[in-house]
Amino acid sequence: MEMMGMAMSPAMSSATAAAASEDEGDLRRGPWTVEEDMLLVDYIANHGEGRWNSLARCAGLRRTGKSCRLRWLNYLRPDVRRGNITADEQLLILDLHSRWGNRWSKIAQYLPGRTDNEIKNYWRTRVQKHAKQLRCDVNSKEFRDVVRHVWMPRLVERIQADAAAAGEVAAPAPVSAAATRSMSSPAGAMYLHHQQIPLAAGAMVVAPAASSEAYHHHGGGDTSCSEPSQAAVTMSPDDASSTLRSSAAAAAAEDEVIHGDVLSGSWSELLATTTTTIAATGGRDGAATAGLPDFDELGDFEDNLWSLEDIWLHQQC
DNA sequence: AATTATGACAACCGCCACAAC
DNA sequence: CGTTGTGGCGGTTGTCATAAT
Repeated sequence: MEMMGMAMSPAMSSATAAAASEDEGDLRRGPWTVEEDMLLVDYIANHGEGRWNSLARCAGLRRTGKSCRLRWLNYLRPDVRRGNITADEQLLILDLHSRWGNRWSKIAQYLPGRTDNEIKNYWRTRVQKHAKQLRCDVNSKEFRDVVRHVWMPRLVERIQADAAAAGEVAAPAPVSAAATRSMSSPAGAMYLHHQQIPLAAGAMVVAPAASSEAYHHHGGGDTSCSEPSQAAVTMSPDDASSTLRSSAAAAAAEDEVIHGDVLSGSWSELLATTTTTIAATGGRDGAATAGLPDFDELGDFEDNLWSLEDIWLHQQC
């Protein structure tokens, strides 16, 4: 899987790429070759990015500017992260998607190093698959509720368990600073931090550099909002951790404004409920005894063919 | 062992917004 | 004002590896 990011991928596909393109005017299409990657990286290293059409020409690439831009942003950029989406990243994706829907680029801004394309792929391959297994539409209220009340609490539980296993948390407890510190990604740390913020917290939102501007969400429409500062995207992970944490707080506040009572309860309430249950029933197994299905990160859920009825039944136990 | 199905990732396409002319 | 070029976004398709049959 990580191999996909290695040099073998372009190399192996050069033949098909050439076959697919050589006759299309003088523009190449399809998978990139190692040579093309090197041309693009070298050129950007020397001249910077932007003006993609002229960049493509000047770099000697027989590609469209769009193709160059996409290749750079999604693959060649030095700070891009690929590979396993961690539990905390999943949690953040699920949360932000519940707020904003398919606004991948906006969601990606809160996951340092992750691209909108990768998040979109994650959603389509993993999340939609789960919805399919539950025989409900991924956009249905039923599925959203399952995500919110079942899947996400399980992710929180797993994150905490992992933190505990790492020796940073002595006892099962509501999300702690230690757990936050132990999160495997800046995004995750940010997320749990975000959960710690009382969500009455519209009042206590830190106005962050990356999101001090208000997002203007126009009802159900997908009208674009003002862009957060590029700093959020290009800063180092450490910086991003703190800045984006604040951004998430702002996002949470925005959520309060946008959705109001549309989404009953807040994430902090959900988290509190879940963690209280876990603590009261003794940690890792607590959620199970509380009746939550055994959602596990990534693949394990595939083995649990829960029907919606099962889930509701469990939830009501 | 060969074939088919599926998953994961990469890339393209069409549309839109915006700025420059 | 309209036109054009550019960049960004989300949806979709293509490609390859691996699992399942």
